[in-house]
Amino acid sequence: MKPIAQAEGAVDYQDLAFDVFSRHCPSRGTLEHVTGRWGALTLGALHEGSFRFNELRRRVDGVSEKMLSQTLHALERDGLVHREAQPTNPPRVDYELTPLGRAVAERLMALIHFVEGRMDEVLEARASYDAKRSTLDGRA
Amino acid sequence: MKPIAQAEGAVDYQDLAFDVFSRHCPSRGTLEHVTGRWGALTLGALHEGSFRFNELRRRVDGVSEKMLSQTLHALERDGLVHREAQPTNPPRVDYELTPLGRAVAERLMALIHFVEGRMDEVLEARASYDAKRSTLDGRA
DNA sequence: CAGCATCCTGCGCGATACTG
DNA sequence: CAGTATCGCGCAGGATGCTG
Repeated sequence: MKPIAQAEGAVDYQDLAFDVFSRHCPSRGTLEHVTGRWGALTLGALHEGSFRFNELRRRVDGVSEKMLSQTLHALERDGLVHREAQPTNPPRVDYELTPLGRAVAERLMALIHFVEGRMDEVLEARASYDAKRSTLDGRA
Repeated sequence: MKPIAQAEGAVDYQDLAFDVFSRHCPSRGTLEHVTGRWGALTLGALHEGSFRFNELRRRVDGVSEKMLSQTLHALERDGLVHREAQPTNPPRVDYELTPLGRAVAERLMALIHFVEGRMDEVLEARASYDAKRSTLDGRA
């Protein structure tokens, strides 16, 4: 049993600004939970409603049980996700965004959708970048 | 010499939507470049202007030379960062965002700043979460 | 169904050294 | 200064098995 992600050294945070750019800053950790591979997709999924564990697992294509569990814990600990467990049998647990989580997800989705919408440009850039590279160091 | 990040299997992307939630989607890769640990911070730094390699290295606290190089290549390939090299001696290379990169960074910064601004709430949530946990399984 | 514990592997990434 | 090449460790994270 481990405290999830409590490590990262003992620093007195009281008197330092929450600047992501500096190494030992707690906001950096949270930002990584939010933007991390699974964190981002999980928040994205939850942005559309409340879901049960395995529903989420299906929506976030490719996530393992372990990683989803881990991700949800981190987000819950950060106060972005609320976990509602009913002690029935079989058990039913629902996850949903907290108000803070919703606000974060909002911004995140703006980013995600924007990137999705511009993928053609990205793909084009990639193609021309690769073309340039291959003509440069293509000589055997 | 490797093609940066060209792997991820051969799928015909023409006829599938750019849905981040599905496994083999190119937007997922780009999103990870953007939101990844160093990608996000690099875009953030570049959002404030044009910088040289070692300037960036100093602004993004903790990034290794290797990772910064790698990150910049990925972002350049995705068409988000422009690399301006002058063949002088000593060499001078400037990095700056492309218009597309600026648009992405805009959304990203909205997210980052929001998270930074709410860190007190997050920290509070963490504290109460941890408190609850430790009283539950604290028994030796 | 919801999930924790364990084992094991790959590769992310940091450290170091070398080049133009 | 602005990078590449190489090595090696650590941990992210997948697979598997068990519990309530």
